[in-house]
Amino acid sequence: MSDPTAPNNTEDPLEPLEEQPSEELAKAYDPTEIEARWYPIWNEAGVFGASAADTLEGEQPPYVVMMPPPNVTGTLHNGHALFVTLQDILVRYHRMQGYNTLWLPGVDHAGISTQAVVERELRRHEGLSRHDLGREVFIERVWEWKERNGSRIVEQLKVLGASADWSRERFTLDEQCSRAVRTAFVRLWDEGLIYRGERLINWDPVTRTALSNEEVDHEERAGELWQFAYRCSDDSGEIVVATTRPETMLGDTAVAVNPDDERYAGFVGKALVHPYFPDREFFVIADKHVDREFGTGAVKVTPAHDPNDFAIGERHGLEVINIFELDATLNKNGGPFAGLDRDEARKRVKADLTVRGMARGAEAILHSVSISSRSGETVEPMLSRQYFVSAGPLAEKACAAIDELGQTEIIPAGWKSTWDHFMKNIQDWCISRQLWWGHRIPVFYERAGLESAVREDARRRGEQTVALSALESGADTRELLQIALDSLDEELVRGFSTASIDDLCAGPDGDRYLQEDDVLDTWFSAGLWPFSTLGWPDETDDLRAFYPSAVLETGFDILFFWVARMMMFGCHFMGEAPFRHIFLHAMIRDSQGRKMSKSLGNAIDPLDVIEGITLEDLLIKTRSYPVPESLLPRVLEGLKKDYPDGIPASGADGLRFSLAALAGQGRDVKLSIPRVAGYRAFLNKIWNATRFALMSLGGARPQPLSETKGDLSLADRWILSRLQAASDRVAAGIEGYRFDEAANGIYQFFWNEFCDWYIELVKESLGDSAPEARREAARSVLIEVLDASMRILHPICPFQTEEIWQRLPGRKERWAGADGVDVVFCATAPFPVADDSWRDDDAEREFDFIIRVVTRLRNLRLENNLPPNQRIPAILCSESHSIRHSVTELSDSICRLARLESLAVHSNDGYEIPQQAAVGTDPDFIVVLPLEGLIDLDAERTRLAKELATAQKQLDGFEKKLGNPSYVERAPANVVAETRERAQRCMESIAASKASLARL
RNA sequence: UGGCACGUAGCUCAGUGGGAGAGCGCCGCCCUGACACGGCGGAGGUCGGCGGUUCGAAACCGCCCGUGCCAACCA
Repeated sequence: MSDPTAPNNTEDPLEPLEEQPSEELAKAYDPTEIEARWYPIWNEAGVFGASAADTLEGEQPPYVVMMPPPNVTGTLHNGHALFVTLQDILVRYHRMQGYNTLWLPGVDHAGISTQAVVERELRRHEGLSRHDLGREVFIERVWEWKERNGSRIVEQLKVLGASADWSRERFTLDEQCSRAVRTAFVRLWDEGLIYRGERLINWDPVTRTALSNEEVDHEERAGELWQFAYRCSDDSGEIVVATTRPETMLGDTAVAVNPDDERYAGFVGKALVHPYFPDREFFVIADKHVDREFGTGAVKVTPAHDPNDFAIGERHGLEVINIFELDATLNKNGGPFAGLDRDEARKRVKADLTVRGMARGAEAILHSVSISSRSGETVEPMLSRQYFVSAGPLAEKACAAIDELGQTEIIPAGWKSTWDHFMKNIQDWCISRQLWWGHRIPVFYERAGLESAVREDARRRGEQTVALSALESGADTRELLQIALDSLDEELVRGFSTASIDDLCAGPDGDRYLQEDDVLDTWFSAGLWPFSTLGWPDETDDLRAFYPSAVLETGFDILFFWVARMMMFGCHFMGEAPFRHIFLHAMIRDSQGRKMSKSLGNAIDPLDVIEGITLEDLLIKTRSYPVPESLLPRVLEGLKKDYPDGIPASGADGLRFSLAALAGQGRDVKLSIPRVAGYRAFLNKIWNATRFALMSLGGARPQPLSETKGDLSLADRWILSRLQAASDRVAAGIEGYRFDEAANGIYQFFWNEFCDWYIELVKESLGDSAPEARREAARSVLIEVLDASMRILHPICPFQTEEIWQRLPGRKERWAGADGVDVVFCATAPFPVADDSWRDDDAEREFDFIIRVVTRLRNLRLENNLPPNQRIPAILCSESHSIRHSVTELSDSICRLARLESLAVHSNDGYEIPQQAAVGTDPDFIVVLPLEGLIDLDAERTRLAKELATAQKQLDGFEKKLGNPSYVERAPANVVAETRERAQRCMESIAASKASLARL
């Protein structure tokens, strides 16, 4: 298909395509080859770049999406694939609409995960811990790791086609983001919205750091409610308590009962004996928190290791005894059990109390256990000094932005109530982490100030404090700092921290100043993402042009981790919510609805879907996952059964289309490979339809539609009208975040309308026997529909559409210069806007008749067991002039589609049905196949009887309605009229069927 | 315990007040001029149950059953 009229543009990167036309396309669809080619071409051509100036000068409205930064340790999983697909659809769609589109990408430093990965490597390869290296060297190592591996996830996003502006890529720990973090911290500190305080926090004994509440998962587990007795010190009796954690009794400082509980009325105020610490003050107290029905109705109180007990302790002024080291082994307060791990301690405490005769039985219980989402270990509540953000005032602003200012809308709206519940009950946010990799908390202590504060503290208390002893014994500065921070009042600490942070961070004077050891929660920097990436705190052009963004698209699982924090920080620091829409997509699950996880062995690697994988490799890969031994055989058998031929390569386009089609709102996305294969078949269909079209053009450059408008056939007008509906449907789907609608819209149009009907019909018009004008018109419609279809599909399947679009003759010239843009890509061509002048209701109605006629005829043929190749004559009778007219116009095509020899058209009384004939009825017409000697009488009788029964059932329904006076009276007139009409036509069908039956 | 979803064909789901739909799977026929990753035709559903509102309910309301998610409690 060498095109002699094409300009000989030697700079065109696509020139090879134009040189090897239909032969090239004649090959089967191969996504791998196509997809490797286009991404660098777009990227280098600057297709993905945004320009602040264009918006600030009023030329182009912005459309901005902040990419949720994947973890630097991450490898591509389906969650990434889903968010990239959905966001890229939004971004590409708006880019094609002419918006100044910015999709800002980046990577998260992922504090705990990254540190853990590097520590593991260090241990494995060098047998060292991070403490062996020291903080500075270790952090250097992490940066080295990041330089080596950190771009992997980014490259994988590109494989998916992510059209992000990589020139603006950010890392949460780069200098720009770090400065934003320091600034934000200091402002919040100065405003009193960050404080340092001693609270009961969630301690992860494995990673040895505090966690925020959101980082703790709750899991139902079978446990044991174990009972034991405390003796009264006056030997007047005992009180039995129930617990799931017997070892914490070592930190008990009271037993609480409900004040209204008569059973224990006599005990309140009595002293108890702690079996291991007989000197401990230990009383029975009354507190209404205690549930009389649960357990024994008496609760052991461990203020240091249980949030409720902590609260009780505060109310009653109880002593708080921490019994754990940071790794959850018992400290010296564990008495005889000191040094034991908490699980071992539990066994030993139970055994020992049993020996002492204090055990009082046990019952099984299902209770929820707090698990660290970081390490999977049981979280230990610990009393600890940490930094907190006062979330209340910030949450109020975030809620006001939604409820009062209407700046942001949550979609789907169902999440609003979850949001409200969380935000109204929000707890202060623990932001300090005992890690090294992250934003070190920008709090500095002046040594001189510290020393005087220690002396002041000691003087005030009138005693030799621990800190003072340390100072006097010449402890080094850092040790002194630690001791001082643990023992000084918060006010004193505040007094000598300093706020000239940037200078200090640039080069702190180690002798004079000491910086806080802890780093900030990863989500602190993530919370600043919508503006730290644009240059905040500086008033940059980017910030002015691109804040706030259009939509924040992410999974609902990080609504509170991330979205809420961005809303709070955005409203607080920028004075305006960071996005207009919050769109929350569902979770990806396997085809049975289970969460995908490597340890279940059901995780599908998106790259395997894109590139394909053999069964053999899939099995090898799954064996490397941490699947429990007991499960593994079943998992492998399942894979062999589900993927006997492995997973076929569907390309990024195939995966993207599948994810879009499956992403119905408010539902989990159940990813099934057969389903993906089905959508991949759609892309193959497109490929082949294009091959047909290009072949039919035979190298000719089609005329624009405007030239052929006068020669359009019914089918031409029909498909052009349907095209408008399709572009509307897809646009509405994308704009309404109904990606399934968008995908189905183009799928149905292209396959069921364009391929199944239009292309089949147009073959007639393209043939040698058709008049030249007819052929010209058909070609221009073919190319127009393909062009528009590729542009409609482009946001979902960018690679294949670009490949095909570039090959359509005359396309680039046609769209170059539109909107003053030099368009050379499908990616930057305008998204088709439905044009009402091409809508044609008459054509749609008439063509619908053609579809019904052909379907009826095909049905008749098959039900009468006619050989497929046997050409036979047919007759159509209808009272409707327009049906007769349309059918006559397209009778050649109908003959082809229904494999007829001829098709005669009559009015109902213009034709007498012969004795032996198959008759198909429709409310608007009947079709007849005269089958003298051919008809399968039994088959035809069965068919007619069935047809009759269906029509009769329908008619019964209509007549029942029409026989109901209140229906006729109350239902809208047009509804009643329509029912009457349909009943009438039903009766005619029935009459025709009966007559046919009688004839046989 | 509370909140929110969901329950429609074998499977996955669309359909929010007037004719029960799609994809895959299944059955039958066909390599019909791009496509067997294809074409054509077909079978298959008391729309979870009960009650209510309405001339009319898969859809709206109430209750029940079932499933899932989130949150709280959990001595």
